[in-house]
Amino acid sequence: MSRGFKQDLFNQFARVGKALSNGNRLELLEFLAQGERSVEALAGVSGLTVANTSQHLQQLRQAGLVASRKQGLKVFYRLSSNDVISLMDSLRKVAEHHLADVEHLVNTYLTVKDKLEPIAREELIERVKDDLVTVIDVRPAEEYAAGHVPGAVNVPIRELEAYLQQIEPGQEIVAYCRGPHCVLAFDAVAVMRDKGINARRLEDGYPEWKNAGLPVEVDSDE
Amino acid sequence: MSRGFKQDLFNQFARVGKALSNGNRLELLEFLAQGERSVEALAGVSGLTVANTSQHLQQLRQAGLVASRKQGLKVFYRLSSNDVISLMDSLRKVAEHHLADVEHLVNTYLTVKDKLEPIAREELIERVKDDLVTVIDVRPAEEYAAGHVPGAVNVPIRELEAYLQQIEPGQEIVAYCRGPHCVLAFDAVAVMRDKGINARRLEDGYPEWKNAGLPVEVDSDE
DNA sequence: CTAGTATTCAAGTACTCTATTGAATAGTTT
DNA sequence: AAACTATTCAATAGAGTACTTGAATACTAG
Repeated sequence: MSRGFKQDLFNQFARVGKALSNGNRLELLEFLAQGERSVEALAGVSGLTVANTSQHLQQLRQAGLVASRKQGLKVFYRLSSNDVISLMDSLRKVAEHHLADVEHLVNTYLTVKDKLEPIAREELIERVKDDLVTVIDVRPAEEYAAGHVPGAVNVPIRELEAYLQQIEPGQEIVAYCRGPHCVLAFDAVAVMRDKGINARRLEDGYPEWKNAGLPVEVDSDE
Repeated sequence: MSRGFKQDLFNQFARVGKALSNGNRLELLEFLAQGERSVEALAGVSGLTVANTSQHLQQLRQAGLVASRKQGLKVFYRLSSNDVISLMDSLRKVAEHHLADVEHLVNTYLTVKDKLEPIAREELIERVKDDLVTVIDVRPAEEYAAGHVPGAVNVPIRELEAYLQQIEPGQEIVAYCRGPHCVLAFDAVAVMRDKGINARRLEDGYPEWKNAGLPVEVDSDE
């Protein structure tokens, strides 16, 4: 009995592992870490067909990672709890530490990585309090509206150049987006440094900020 | 480029998820959480053939979860870092919270669960300091020898009855084994309660204790 | 009630994973 | 060198997974 029990139990845990065993599902989870999304929206950002997205979402639900809610025609999915964010973080940490390929990828795509030293959440909070930095949220407007770091200005990548015209010279800028590997913030910092602006990125993104229990601001007209 | 990068990155993370997507591999990881083990030993405890075990271990290695070392004829595998234990913990936590089946399983096999309130590590440390409890390690002798909670007595399940003859009545006993779902400790507590002994189990097991940075004792003659 | 929309279901194909088997390799002992 | 042992490799059958396509469902708006 004891053997059967353990076997059964590990098989249950493996169901969660299975859900995490596909890159597309992990991408869906990352988007869901920012808040509720419809199937259509998720299909859009992931580049999958709607039917395929729906099937992946159902697998995630069966593994207990996401939950859904129907409103009118649309079905909205969300992470079933913050434990899922912690799990994703653990996964990322292990992958980063132990998969040489991940490091290689990051170095290939983000060549100036070393020069973009990230700023920690705690340090950012201090510097914002002392009014030393401007925080910009480089995600698309709709993601920003669904929740963002208090006081952050929404500057989607396309609007970055225009935005930079109007800032005071010498002002330090911190950019963040969807998470520690979201390229938007890397890109933004690279652009700003190019122009001689003192820019850094937050070490991780909005989902982690929210998950850490820090205050968030929501635009209620969404 | 940004899309390709993200896709690639998530596929790398998915490699780790894949490694966690099979119950046998999770069982192997749990054993490895206790320390280095040879392929043969791992095949023994998991009930798999040696060839099959070897192949699973290679998958775990490719995912960066385990590392190996050759000594003479034998190859010893170990977890590649403590991050892996944290990852397993996250996985367990999510599975427990969100999979109804896990709860069902635990309740089916461990019917007296509610009566076996676990004791937390911190509380145990206090009570040991005040000499209020005896700690017993119900794992097999070889696992105990490889590392155990300081001051714990090794009482493999088969020797439990004999051991209980010689304890003072009224003494409180805390049992632990391999982790929060290791049935050995549940069984031991059930047996002792049957005999009217004041027994509880530690909320988790040796791997978690060690991982929490608490002191451990090793029998050097192993 | 009809037309339209968001999502899910069902079936099919190509692909991948698991466990088994027997052979190959690398190291030890005699 | 020959016999032996622990592990790995290679090939295979069977089960499971991913993505596509087209139809079905469930809800809304007219």
